[in-house]
Amino acid sequence: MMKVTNSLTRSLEELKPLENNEIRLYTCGPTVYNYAHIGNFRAYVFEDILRRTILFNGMKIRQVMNLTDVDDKTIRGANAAGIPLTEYTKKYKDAFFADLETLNIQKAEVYPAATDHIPEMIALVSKLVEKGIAYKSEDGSVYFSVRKFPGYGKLAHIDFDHQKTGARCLGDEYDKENVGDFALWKAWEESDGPVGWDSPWGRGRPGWHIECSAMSMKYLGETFDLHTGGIDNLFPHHENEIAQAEAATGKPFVSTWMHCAHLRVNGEKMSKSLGNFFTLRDLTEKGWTGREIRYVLTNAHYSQGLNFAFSALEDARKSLRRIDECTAKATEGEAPDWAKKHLDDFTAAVNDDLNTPRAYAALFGLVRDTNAHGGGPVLGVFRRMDEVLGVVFFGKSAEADVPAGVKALLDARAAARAAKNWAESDRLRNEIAALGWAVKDGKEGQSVSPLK
RNA sequence: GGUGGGAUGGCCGAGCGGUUAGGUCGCGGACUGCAAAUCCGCUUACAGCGGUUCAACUCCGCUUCCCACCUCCA
Repeated sequence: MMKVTNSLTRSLEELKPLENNEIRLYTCGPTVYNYAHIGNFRAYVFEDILRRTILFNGMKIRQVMNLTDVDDKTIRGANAAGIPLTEYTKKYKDAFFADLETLNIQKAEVYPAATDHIPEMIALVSKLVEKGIAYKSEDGSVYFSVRKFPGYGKLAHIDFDHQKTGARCLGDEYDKENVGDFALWKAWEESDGPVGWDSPWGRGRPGWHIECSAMSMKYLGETFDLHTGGIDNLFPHHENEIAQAEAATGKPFVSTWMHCAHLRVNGEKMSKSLGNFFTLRDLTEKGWTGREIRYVLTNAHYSQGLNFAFSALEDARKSLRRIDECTAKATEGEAPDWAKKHLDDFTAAVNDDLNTPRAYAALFGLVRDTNAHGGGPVLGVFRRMDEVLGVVFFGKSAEADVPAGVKALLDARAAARAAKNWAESDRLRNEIAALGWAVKDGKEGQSVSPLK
């Protein structure tokens, strides 16, 4: 039985499909105005672990991840570059998908882009206007009136009667009836340039939140199982999604919400001014692999802040090498009881609110026992664990063919060793290392593997 | 001011009212021609002050410090 913490109720609950043994999951995706950074990927990796754990438990899944390809930042970027919005965002959409592969993140079933769903959004806004929950302002924007939706604040658990007007709340939004009201549709303005769509309220573009309500309901239904994102999305984004959807349909929008915490880098918030801001590409260019990065991102509980440091990447590299050494001597076959025990621990861990650190502890328990047994038919157990972790077999250095030159040196070294000519043996080991191969002497002679 | 999450051994990071987290690093040992890998052992930590309890890192209170959100940053 899989349990997760529901942000809506703030309690641990069983996650089970509303219907058809299928979890319908909506995950807030990237705004494609730049390369995504590792903080973004902490969220996407968390969602990947969630997805995989659902599948691990024998449930089916239908996952939708949106691509926000129209907003202030994308418009600004496109207009600054003097190219159409679609051309500008295409580059970052492509980069995003490449990055998902780098991190071994499974594909969602649908990746709807906001700009492909303007009619659906207009329809939803129209419905809210008809119901009298939304209103048009003088400049042609449409706002959602939070006062007209009694449940407003139920996700964030905010009591709006006792809030200070937020410091970040700009004072220049005269058109709103209430400071809490948010835009469903934004009237065209000069800085939008060529970006805009016609609507019943004039030319403009959708507000940020409306795309998620419109697209999630289109692909998953008016009520669905699960919706996730980073903790910063909880308010206002997700709160507003609920308001838009439930005000329009009169039905519950989502039964379970999950949010992951932020990551810090070297103990500090990631920011460009601190020089600790990294995209995934920044790290791979430094020689870190997606596999190592995935390991670090999954090695803390999703609900807790994660400190991302280069020392953690180094630890990950060594830990993964140890796993590799172990899986190399694991074999196929019926798993022994001592291995099954670790799988049970593993299963209990991931089903307990995706406790990946404990899952890793179970994995390393299997590693230790396998080593102690000098191997064993545990490949199937590793594979089963890796259905969730996606880190054991992913991106392992391929079983590359040993080049003839290296083979010749190995033969020579075997001869030297037979003659107990240790100096020559060591010399040849260094020579082979220079070619990029590591030699180890075991009971059954030499073995080689590519150096990292 | 409101709400939520934290403070665990050199570093990262779980956890629970009494039982080994785990990884990495360090030290010692076994094995090895040496090395690597592997195995065994050790370094026995829970911000501070009170309280509850037979027993608290784990519950309660207070204090200090940190982080996040409070209207468009995962």
